[in-house]
Amino acid sequence: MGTKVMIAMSGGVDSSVTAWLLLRQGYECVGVTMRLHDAAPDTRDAEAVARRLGIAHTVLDLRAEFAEQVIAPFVRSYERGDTPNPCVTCNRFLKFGALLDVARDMGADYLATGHYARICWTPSASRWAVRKGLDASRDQSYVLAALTQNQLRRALFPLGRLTKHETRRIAQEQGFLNARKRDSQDICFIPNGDYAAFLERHTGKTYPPGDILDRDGRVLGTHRGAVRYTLGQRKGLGVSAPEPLYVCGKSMPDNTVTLGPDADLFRRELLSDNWVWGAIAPPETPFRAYAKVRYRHAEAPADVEPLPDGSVKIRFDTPQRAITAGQAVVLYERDAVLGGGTIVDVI
RNA sequence: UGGGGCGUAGCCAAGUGGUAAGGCAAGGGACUUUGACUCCCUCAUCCGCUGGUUCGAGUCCAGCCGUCCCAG
Repeated sequence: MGTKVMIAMSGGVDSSVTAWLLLRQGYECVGVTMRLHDAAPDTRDAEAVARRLGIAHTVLDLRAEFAEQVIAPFVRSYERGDTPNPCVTCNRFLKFGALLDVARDMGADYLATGHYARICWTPSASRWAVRKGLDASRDQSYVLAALTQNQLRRALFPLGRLTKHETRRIAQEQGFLNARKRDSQDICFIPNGDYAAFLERHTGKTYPPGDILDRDGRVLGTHRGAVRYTLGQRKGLGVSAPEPLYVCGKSMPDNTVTLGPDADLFRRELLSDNWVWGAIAPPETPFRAYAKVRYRHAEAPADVEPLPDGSVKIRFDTPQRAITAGQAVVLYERDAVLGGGTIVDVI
């Protein structure tokens, strides 16, 4: 019996090609499609691809785990006034949490996903590390930064060496029916992108209107519930001014949203906690690194200061736009993820 | 009801006789496995109303309406 791999198959091109690559490398493969929310899951494409590859495929109902591990923290984060990144949470607690557990129970040695990232052993630290995908424009190491050593030990990201173009080409060559399928986007459990409506539906609450203020506290208008606004947001404010205005702050206790010009959004320093360390062991002394404060943010050089309580203060060389509490902050040294945490405060 | 200013799209605003700039907002699209940002496209057959002058008026004239300021 060869090495056994469970592949998380969404039905998209990426996970399909992932399965094909692993099969070709001689792994014993089994495909799994997760049911994460109540919307009827579309398992057809994944099943079709699995059938074509001649591998087993099952559908796993992880709705309860997803609700508890991903949706609940997501909702809490928004109600607190933060802006969460559910994908990071999902990778850490669901895919490489509940799903990895199932994989182990089924006797799989590894769990593979279609992320554009790599995993490398770092001899100098004797640690596993997520590295950026070779296709820089597709790199997804950011959303995998919070995986622990034990999780990384069992993770496989075969797409890390491919470009999206190559992935699609393989899918086409293999005649996968999803070769031209559109990339997914938006939060998976909120397909229409209206997360505020989701929050209201989910909690049964309505988030009351309140004042939109300028920097001096003057009332500029009325907002439609503070959860609808996030730092740096421009659209949907309904306030006209000589220049574009952006959300520069909000207060959940006061139920207010504060607007200002773009220049007001730049900050140099942040405080973060909830760290998981990758290529390096938990640090105790300050060091330099590149930090990324959101998916699609160009990482920027910064001073990193670990604090005694495990939190980390990060000071960028130059101010960064709209650093937002709730988002993940990921530290890099070249291609390697040093660690990832959650932004709790911006100074 | 004495004097002066102003009235152009949802908001701000250019335009002083030749056939309605621009910004903001809004709507749509692109980008994107988070929220955002960004980018692209669209958005006044019409310039408070009614007449008049002119080949031609948002632009000139008259009256009316509205609004703001000063003076009462």
